[in-house]
Amino acid sequence: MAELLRVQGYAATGIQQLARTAGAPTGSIYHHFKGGKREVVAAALRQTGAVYIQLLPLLLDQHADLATGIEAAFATAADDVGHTGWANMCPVGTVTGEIADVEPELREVAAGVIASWVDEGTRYLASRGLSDADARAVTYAVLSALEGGFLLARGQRSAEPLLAAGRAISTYVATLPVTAPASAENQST
Amino acid sequence: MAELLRVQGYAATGIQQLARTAGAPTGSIYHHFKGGKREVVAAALRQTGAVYIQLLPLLLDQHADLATGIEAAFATAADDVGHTGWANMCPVGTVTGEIADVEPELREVAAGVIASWVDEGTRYLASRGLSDADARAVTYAVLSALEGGFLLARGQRSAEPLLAAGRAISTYVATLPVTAPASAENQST
DNA sequence: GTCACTCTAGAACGATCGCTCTAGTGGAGG
DNA sequence: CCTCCACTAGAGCGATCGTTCTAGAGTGAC
Repeated sequence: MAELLRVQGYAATGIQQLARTAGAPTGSIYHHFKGGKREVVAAALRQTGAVYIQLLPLLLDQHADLATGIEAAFATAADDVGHTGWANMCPVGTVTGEIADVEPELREVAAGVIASWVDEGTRYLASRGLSDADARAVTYAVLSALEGGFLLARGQRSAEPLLAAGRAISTYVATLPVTAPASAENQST
Repeated sequence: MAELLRVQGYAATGIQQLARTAGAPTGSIYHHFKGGKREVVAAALRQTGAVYIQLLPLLLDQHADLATGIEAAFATAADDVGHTGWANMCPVGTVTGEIADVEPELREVAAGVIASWVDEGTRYLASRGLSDADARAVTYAVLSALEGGFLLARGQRSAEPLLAAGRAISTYVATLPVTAPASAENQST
């Protein structure tokens, strides 16, 4: 479901196509999602949002140094994009770009998903020793660079944008002050 | 022409709508663009690409320090996005996200536009004293952060993503070595 | 004037869109 | 057994899509 959105975007993905790949007739879709296409897409975005945020600690916990962890995460993303034939990685990004000025309800759903990423990212980075303000700024910077990097990487069929973006954000993070590392839990000053 | 693409994207923008806003009948469009919608969009992308790259020196020449110039440029972009009611800023980004996996010919056009941005940006930054490799990496990082920042800013209706991204890239650039000021009046030390 | 040609103008075409509607199926409760 | 109801199944609706087609206006050469 999110797969098609990821690759084709909102407008190019039809309800009938969704139904076909789901093995269900169109009628059933409208039975379960009274709101039609918009509601189906909203559900897909929310689900994707919930799944993707779980990757954050998985990718970063394994690196003691935050900056190197971030650069490694971007490198992993670059690898993934390349190995899937430059397919898109994030339906939230694709769909948001397409509908932000044109589908107010979906835009709000996308905004909610992004906001949840920002909250989660800020909390995680604060637990890694960044100030709250820095943690929030870094989260936004990472998300911007990641979404933009995905976009350019797909357009150019090259990992270079993602690698460059990762190096930039990583270098930035390395300049930020880190308070006493709090092993596995939130810092408790 | 590019206006509609910017706001609505590729799939949601119809030939008849393009014709209407251009004041021409559909027949005329097919007379001038035998390739149909694809060719019209390709022309719009190429034109936009040529126009946007001219902004680069306009925005950065006025700052003696490259890092502060980049942060200021992101802040300007954030201002613009806010003042236009969170309208999209870059049709190339919107369209690329939508068609990269689905319209090979247009993807190549978009890739060409982006490549020209990268070339121009690399040349400019090298003239400001960065090594060629750094200049290219910074250009990719700036473009990634900018496109991603636009995306998030539109989705969230907030300038925060762009400002955070700008600060990140700026801080990154400030860590890079700058050789003797190259030519003309571009210098900071 | 006539001819050739470019370009305008928009009706019309088939396909496909999101969505609605009716008919039918399957299983739980009485 | 029958009834009820959630759900399946897909035909059909009007609208709109990208595209093609025909008809005619404008212009320069002869």
